[in-house]
Amino acid sequence: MDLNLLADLLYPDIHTLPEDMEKRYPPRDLPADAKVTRFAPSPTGMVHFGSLLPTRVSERLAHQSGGVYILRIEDTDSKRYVEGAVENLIKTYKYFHIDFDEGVTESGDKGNYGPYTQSQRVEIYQTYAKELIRAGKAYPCFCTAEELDAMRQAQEAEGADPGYYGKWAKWRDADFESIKAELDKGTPFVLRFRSEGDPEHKIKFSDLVKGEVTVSENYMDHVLLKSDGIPTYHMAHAVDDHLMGTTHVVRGEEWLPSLPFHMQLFKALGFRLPKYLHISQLMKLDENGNKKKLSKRDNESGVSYFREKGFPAASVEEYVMTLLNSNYEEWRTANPDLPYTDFPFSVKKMSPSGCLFDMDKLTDVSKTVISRMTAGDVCAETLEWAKDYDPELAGAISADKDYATRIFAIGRGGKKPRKDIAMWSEVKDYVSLFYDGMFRKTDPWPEKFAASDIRAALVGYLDSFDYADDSKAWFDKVKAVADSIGFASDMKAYKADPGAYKGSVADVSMFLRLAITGRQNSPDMYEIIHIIGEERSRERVAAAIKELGE
RNA sequence: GGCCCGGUGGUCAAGCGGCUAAGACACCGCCCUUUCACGGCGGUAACGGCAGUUCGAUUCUGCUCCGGGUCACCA
Repeated sequence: MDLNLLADLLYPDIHTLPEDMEKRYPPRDLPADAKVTRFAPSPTGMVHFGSLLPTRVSERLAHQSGGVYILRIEDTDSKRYVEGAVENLIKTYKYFHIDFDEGVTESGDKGNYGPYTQSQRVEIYQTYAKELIRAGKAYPCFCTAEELDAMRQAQEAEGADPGYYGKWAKWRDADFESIKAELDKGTPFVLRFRSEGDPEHKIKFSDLVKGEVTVSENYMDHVLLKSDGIPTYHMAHAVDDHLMGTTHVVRGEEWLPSLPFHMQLFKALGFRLPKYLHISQLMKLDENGNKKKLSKRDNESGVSYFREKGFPAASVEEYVMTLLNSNYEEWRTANPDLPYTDFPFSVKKMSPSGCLFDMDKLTDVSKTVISRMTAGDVCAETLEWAKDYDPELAGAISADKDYATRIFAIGRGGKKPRKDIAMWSEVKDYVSLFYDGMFRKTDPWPEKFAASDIRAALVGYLDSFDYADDSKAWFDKVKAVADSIGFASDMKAYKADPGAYKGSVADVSMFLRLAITGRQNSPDMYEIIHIIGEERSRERVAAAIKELGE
């Protein structure tokens, strides 16, 4: 058969040759150890939390080595395309500080190896596909979906492996006339790879994460170009990563089974195989039984969930790093103030096994991250979040940012900062007591004390209260109040003989706290009083007295 | 079902032939303390199973079990 003739017949509009492409996309001028990596999502809408792992890995690999990090859009499946997904994707990764050097951006392509959207690269793929035909390594297949279904059923019936291969590969050895006949009829066709692989033939492959992997040679004649002329993932992967100069392919381990095919394809095309990192997937406990399960399209798996909850990007980043390299936490403890980019990220430290997403851990990491932020930053980030998710809070903060900053400054700084906040959605509850509009008494008066005693304590407090007192003088007065109503002012004495008193200064403090903050637990009361101001603190105590008096 | 990957406490994990088997989160207790939070101290809790190699296996090999992935004109 004249393969040149066949190639022209199949793809008559392609006049370019692989050489043209090689010339258009020359090798990159980079230092020998610089890594070129890429993230290649398909625009299907949701951005999965799990995608932050390979994303960070490839980003670190590139930027730690002085290489290039590319964003490529794999939109070869028009059925799955979701409007606005690309924009959303770019925005989301930007939020999480994933910075691409090259590829698709909000304002068009950046870089010399574009276009970076696969649907715009059809001519390139077909150029190589045509060459494959000329070399006898690819052939058209006119099977319909029904035929393929029937084939699979027949295979199942006789216990054969499902797939297009061997005797089942109906068009693999078709002669020119029959191909021409179908073409003349206008029958749609896909282009298939002509595999010479032998499943009995095992090959060892070294994956940077999984280590030594033993695979069987691929013997399936997989589809290279779909009937609309668009490539499958496999073809696009080979061509794009070759032309873009990708040195390291970071992807989920679900791709491991297709690796033999990719190796074959790269070889057939004369491309050098990149290094691979097949990283394990993030898992999740499933709702009913607590079995392990791949996180799919449930609430927590979408990155947007974390934005809604108000986890700072830095927290998520920090958590992702701890998952990626287990020695990261140790490093962080030793270097609390360095940016994570200073951490010597190592592929060798990556675990080959999958892990479960742990919300408790994220929460803890986030509390620590936030506790180390300045009050000003906390204020700014909370406001940023609240603008989208909590207008009331946003209004309160933006009305007086200095006031809000003073609230966030409580217990901040120093060696043992408070860790009250894990996510911005928790802020409102934390700060509500500082705003009259949001303030409300949430905890009841304790039943074990007589209302008259509580009232007496508050009255005594108000009588002696002097806003100008320093914190020691202030608390001394609280103690004096305790003494005056038969409560112990000395905790040691109280503990030694609780029966001798009605209560202790701790209880008196609690009455005050209830009156001023509306709850039993709060940060330092003296600080709170000096943030909400003399008048307001007096009002609240007075209101409590009134309430108790009735 | 075939093929592939994985398997140390509840979770994430150190370990790389000899250890009382780290650490972090979570949980529990104690201390600090006017509450909470922070911090400090301590505690519960693990090598899936069976063979083999070896003087010795969590570490190496085989089998098995369990978990996951994959078998598309989806990526």
